[in-house]
Amino acid sequence: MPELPEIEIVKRSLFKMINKAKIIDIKINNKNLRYKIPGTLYKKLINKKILKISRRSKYLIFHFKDKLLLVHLGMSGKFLVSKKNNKLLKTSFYYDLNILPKHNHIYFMLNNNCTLIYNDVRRFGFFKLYENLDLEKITFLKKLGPEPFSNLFDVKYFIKFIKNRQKNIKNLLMDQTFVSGLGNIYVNEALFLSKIHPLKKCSNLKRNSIKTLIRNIIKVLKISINQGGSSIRDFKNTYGKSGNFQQFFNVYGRENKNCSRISCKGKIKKISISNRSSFYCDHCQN
DNA sequence: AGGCATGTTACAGG
DNA sequence: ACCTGTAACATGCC
Repeated sequence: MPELPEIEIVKRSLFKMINKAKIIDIKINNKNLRYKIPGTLYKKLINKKILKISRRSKYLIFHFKDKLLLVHLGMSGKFLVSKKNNKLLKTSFYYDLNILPKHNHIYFMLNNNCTLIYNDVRRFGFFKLYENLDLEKITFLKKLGPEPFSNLFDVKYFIKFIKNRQKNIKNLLMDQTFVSGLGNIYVNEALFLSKIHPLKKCSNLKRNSIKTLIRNIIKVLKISINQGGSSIRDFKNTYGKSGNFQQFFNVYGRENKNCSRISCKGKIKKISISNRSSFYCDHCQN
């Protein structure tokens, strides 16, 4: 669940459930995530109040007084909130319910009768704790390009960045130093909406295509956030059900299917670009 | 059994 | 320096 919209949904639901809560106990089952969980985590965060939860790109940031906890969910990281009745509440949109307790790596017991659980099957996620450090100084965040929704991500920036670059557009959009928060799904979807072939050399894009592409990146992310948001708002109705965003996929995972554009007779093709699956319509993305 | 998976990083080689 | 492909990380699902 790891691209910008999913992280945004996690952030919003965490905010609703645990913002301003105080951590009263921490249990660490497995320190071996992508990076070792700092041994000081317990000591530093106990009795600390969560002042704010924010997102930068695919990173979540828990704000404490003079401390920041940076979290990346990797490929399979999930936050769950368990209430005192012990029923697991979903705080993000999982597309299945195969959440095994054996992959619960960290428990944060809170003073609001909730326990925040970090569950991560593949353990590519990580936690880093920073003290007395501004957000802008965090190495992981420093190298990130602009947020897709930011004013900084505009045609001018785009054109300047691709000058003298030979990359294909798929890899450019996957490059977090160019624009941050996109991943394989939304890059594929945005390129489809923009009728751009994923292997197109970015420096060959016309100004108008770039404009369209920027607009569609923002559009697909927003639609997804709206869908995820609506599926999470009333989690009882959606508990155990697929996230709504999947129904908006035009190309991702749709190999050999017909193009969803009514007027298009094309088929969705799958190719590998830099070892990642790329899906595109062989007719309208030429 | 082997390939694939929403992410990131390191490395080799062009 | 830039770009691409490959592998690695760990686990589960076709």
